Amino acid sequence: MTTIYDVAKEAGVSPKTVSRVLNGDAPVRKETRDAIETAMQKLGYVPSNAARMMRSNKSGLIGLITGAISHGLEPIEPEGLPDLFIVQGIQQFMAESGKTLMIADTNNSSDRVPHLIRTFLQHRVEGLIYVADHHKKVELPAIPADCPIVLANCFDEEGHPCVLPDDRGGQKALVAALIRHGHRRISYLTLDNALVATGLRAQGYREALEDAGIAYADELVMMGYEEGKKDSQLLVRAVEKLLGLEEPPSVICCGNDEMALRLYGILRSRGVRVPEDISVAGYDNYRVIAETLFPPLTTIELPYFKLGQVAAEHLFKLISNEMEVPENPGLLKGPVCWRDSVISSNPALV
Amino acid sequence: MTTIYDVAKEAGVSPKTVSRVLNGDAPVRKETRDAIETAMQKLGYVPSNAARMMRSNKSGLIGLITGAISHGLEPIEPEGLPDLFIVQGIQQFMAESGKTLMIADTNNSSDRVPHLIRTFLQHRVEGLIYVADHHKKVELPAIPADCPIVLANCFDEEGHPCVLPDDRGGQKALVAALIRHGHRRISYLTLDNALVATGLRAQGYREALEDAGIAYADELVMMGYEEGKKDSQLLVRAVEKLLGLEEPPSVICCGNDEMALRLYGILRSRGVRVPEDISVAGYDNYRVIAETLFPPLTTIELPYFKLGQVAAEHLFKLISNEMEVPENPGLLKGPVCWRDSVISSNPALV
DNA sequence: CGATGACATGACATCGATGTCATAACGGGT
DNA sequence: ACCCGTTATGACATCGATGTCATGTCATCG
Repeated sequence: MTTIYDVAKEAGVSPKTVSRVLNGDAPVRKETRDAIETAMQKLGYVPSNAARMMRSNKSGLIGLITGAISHGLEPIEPEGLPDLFIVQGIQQFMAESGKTLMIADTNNSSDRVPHLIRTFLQHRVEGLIYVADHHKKVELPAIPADCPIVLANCFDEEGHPCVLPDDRGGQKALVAALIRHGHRRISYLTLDNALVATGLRAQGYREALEDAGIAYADELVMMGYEEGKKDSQLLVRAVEKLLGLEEPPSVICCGNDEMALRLYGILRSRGVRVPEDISVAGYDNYRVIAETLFPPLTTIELPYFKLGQVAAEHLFKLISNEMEVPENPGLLKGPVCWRDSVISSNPALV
Repeated sequence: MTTIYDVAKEAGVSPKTVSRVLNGDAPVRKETRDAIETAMQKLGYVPSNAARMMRSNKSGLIGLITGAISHGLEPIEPEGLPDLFIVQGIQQFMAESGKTLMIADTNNSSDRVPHLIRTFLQHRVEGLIYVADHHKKVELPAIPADCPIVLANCFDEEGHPCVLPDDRGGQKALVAALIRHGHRRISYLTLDNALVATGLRAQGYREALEDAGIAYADELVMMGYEEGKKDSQLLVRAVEKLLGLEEPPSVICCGNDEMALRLYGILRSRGVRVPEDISVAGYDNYRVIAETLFPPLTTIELPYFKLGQVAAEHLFKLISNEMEVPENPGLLKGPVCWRDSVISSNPALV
């Protein structure tokens, strides 16, 4: 590899002057500059980040840890491909900010995380972002205090700054919308109770009912998805119970869009029409499903892209002025996506 | 950041001895080693890759350029999410080989590629991989000869080593399978003619017919997808033409699985049953579609994951011994995925 | 006309790890 | 007792870029 010395010799100047041209941090005579630039061209010189870093102690690197790339292998994820969108958001912000993003994938085993972090630290990244595939609690190895980290779509016990989807507020907004459109008998088929989102969303569901003065009906709320058991009959049984009720619901909220997809199939096989006989709503706005289904699915968006952007922005602030500790960026809510899977008795609103 | 000097002082030895412990390249007395390791623990020492690299001139980095992350934004891509699978393959290989993969995304604008390459070169990557989202020709900025590059899912005029899907062989294998199962009147709705894959696959289609002694029928081959026009009526018109033929086809091959998805809808809306009235085959094995459709779709897999693995392996060879120039890894073919969307008159084969 | 400051450039030390060479202690073979 | 090889360690130079400080050349000002 050619070095700054080769360029200097070629141009007949000192290395330091070449450095000045590279960094533009001191005036250089036009002719000298031209000679140096010509020499750089001729020799195909590319500065070494390693050497540069040694002096300045600034790597310009941001480390990103995710499983987004490896776990896309599963054809349909319970929550879509969320982390990929988060990564996109992060990336967009970083591309604009001039930092170089180093993406490392866990390759489907969280055992690799400590190793990845170690590698990042060796490269002296200026900050780290950890992205989870769904809202959950994580446990990370110790990270030196001088390397800020932001968690996206997850949180930990240490209280590292984190950016999270507002599951409670989201479900509340969705149910509130259903109520505004005239629904009062609203069923809710939840995700697995072990998921963080499940509890929060159930809370949002209750709050929306409460705000509208609708009594909470126990028989309308059931678990529709069980972790690890993809082909379980849980959903089928739940639907049968609901349809068999004396007063069946006018709309069924699903824990996510994939559940709605399966619900469509189950309803169709029983001759129940959507939305004429019963309305259906999802969660996530996983567009491959929500927009492709017939009828298109009413759902609420999980603001993944924004999650990434906000996380990146927050990290950027942490890096820029370590003095002022910005408060936790907090919760992000996505918009309700109103589509034809829900009947409205209040068409003016549509 | 603590340095090797801090550790040396803490342990009461010379920096060089610490270095020896780090690299294990010379014997160190047990007690000395312990003292050093304790000191490293205590100070939270992490070696600096930059400094290490300066001496050794080995970065251990591989640069990966892709658009996989940014263009996942579109809900359904014409070809699925292929590059993501390719990236997975690359990543798996690299994780095993001990190299660190730096992933850079083009952020949907190929203008950024030169900048990304420059950044990689500054980091002194030992090799580059460029991943395209579909089989195509690309144009890359000049790359220094001492930095090997491998193209995955694309090729260029310079003749850089590349790994490509065998479109001709794939389509041929699929059509041959259809023929073995008793089909002789085989329609083929192609992708846009501007795509590299289209020509190759058409060739494979012809070859399979030829091998079976079936005459090529012009009226059975049409373009079913036009670049940029997602909602065009092209496919609808093509289907109408086919169904209106005196002797309609017994099976329709689609340019990809997404086209098959749309074809299902069009056929269903006309009361044509799949596969009882007409069989359908896709291309890609984009599992979200192929496995979710009812009936599940017969298709042929584009071996994306393997494409990535082979590309990574090839690059690895190029890096390891630059002397021996390995021949181009060439074309990769995926398996035919036989599912219920195609009727077979030869059930023994299923 | 000499002092002053802006401009333009170079010599040299430095960042952190490691390769090279030197040194010292020790054990065993002759 | 002497030489030699092995083990264990340190001093010092080096990788490539840049910060610091010094130097030299102008033009300008009092």
